Amino acid sequence: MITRMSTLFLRTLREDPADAEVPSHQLLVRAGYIRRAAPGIYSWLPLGYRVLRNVERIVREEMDRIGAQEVHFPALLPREPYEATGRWTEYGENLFRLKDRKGGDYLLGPTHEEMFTLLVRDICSSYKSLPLALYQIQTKYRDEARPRAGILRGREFVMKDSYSFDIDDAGLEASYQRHREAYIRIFDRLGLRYVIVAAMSGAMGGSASEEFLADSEVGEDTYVRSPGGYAANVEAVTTPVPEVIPFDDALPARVEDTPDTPTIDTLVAVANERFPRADRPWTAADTLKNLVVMLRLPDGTREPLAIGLPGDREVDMKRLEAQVSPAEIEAFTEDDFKRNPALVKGYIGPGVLGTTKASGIRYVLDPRIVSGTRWITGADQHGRHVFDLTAGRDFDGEGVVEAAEIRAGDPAPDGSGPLSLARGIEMGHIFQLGRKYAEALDLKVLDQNGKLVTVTMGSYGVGVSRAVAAVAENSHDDKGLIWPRELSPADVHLVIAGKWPEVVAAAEELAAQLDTAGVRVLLDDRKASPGVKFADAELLGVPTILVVGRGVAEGTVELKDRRTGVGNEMSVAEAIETLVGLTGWAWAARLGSVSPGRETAR
RNA sequence: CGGGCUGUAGCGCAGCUUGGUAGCGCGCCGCGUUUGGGACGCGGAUGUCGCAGGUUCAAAUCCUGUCAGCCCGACCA
Repeated sequence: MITRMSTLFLRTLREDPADAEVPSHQLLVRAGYIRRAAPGIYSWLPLGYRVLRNVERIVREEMDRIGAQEVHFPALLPREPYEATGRWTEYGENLFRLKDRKGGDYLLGPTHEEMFTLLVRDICSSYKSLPLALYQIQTKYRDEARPRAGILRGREFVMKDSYSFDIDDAGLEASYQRHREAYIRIFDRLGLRYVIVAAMSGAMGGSASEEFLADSEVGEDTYVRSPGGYAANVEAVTTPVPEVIPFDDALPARVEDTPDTPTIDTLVAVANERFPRADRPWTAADTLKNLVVMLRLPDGTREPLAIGLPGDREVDMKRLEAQVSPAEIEAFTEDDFKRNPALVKGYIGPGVLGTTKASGIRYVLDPRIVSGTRWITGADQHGRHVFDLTAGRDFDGEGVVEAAEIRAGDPAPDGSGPLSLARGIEMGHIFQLGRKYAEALDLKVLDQNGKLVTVTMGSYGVGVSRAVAAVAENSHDDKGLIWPRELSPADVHLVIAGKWPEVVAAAEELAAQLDTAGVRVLLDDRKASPGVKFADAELLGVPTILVVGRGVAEGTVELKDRRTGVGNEMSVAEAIETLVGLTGWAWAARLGSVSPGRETAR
């Protein structure tokens, strides 16, 4: 195929659009791949749409390879199935809802677990139909509170979602592993630098879950890894639980006056001044900080929750929300304090929370607060704190919560060394859902013994439109985009550098030959100065740039690598041979006849 | 939802303090010169100054309200 830039529906921009902050957004708009249509909603222009379809093609090929079957659901869905699983409520504000002319409730699908489950229930009634894996590539809708970074986080986006159906847990595990391997192949082919991390299952429900995060500064997810190979989303990191300490010889708890100590810093200072320890000074880690937040449940009710954690740790709201999902966290307001007079702001302690339960508020503890640990903490009276309050003897929580921030250097939960932190873009997420949806929607099949059993499910997603942005984010320089060969809107960007008829004729001839050889050519046949053409070629990011200029008189052209910027003079014949060689494997992959077979070191 | 910034031509912006003819650069159209790194000359087209109300002889400019966008904090592919 030859694409002529003289007639291509394209406008490149010299300057970054004012509303774009991250490189992928700036470059995709500047290069004329996408245009904003509404907040978080983008139109795909010809070159951009090609890249998007290339991602779709890779995803399709790899899903088909593991035997998943493609279907296509509507984006416009009825309320009832989502009511049955509770997600009509749980999804809250993020759901696009609408009514038909009769007043019936509809929604624009944010994800399709319900619809797949119902379809399989309609069609499958025997274990002989399983295992089964279905997928679709679909436009999804989520009314995000804050769409961001162009296509990286839109309110309308394209996602591949697939679902596995198995008769038992071993089958689910096998389906999950097949998807995991397919995802590795997909993200390898996309050319992404990525990491697979343990994840929280979040609003989807279910148990085992991993995320594929593209390595990126602009990513919204923070993840950790250890030298020993542990990797997890920061939301899913668990804290190693310290040894329980016997408290037979522990000092009795005592209340002391600690005036003007509403914060941890002031408390530590006063404790060292007035009640110094013999062996070492008090630090923030000796204090127990008690924080109260409001949970907003999906049905709109509010419920207070108190969290006890070491004073040297901040609460990580994302981690906390992941723990209490689908509830959301709101601040505990002055009004809330008035309604709970037992809580003395700045001096809240386990006294009213854990021991006497005078407050009536649920109290959960950081995993570090094990039996026998001794703390300085609030005495529930203004200006007073308790010393040597001992966990397990003087107070207990009603559960453990992983809400404390994770810091670089914290130990990995599996003992594989200190954690380091990095950021990533969530590209894929695989879950072992289990039976939550099958139960809610009554998906059962007959097993070999003629007995009805509930099917167990997996749910798997790839952000297809997001992948375009993530690859752009992963692969660009200050001049523009640099596409991996399989995603590029063309195999070669042929720049006609010169207006002389013999140059133009030679370039046209060369483009035709390349086309015949199966090379997709983006031909810059515009009447523009060479500088403009070179700049656009670099902005658009086709990985190989072929320059036809004066040299054709001597039979030479220049073949440039977009990534390295290195150019080589060669004969026309050599250029054709090189290009066919460069793009041949991609064509073979496109036709499904070879596996790229690449192993990415992670 | 809270905090900050911003809405003027396709894109990037000035003008607003101190009210009076709507401007600049890029892009676009025409003619000519130019052609291996964002050329040049001459001539041109393009605006609901976010929206609504108010003050005023007169509002892009002042006042009130409202909407939208971007960024930062709490959600997800």
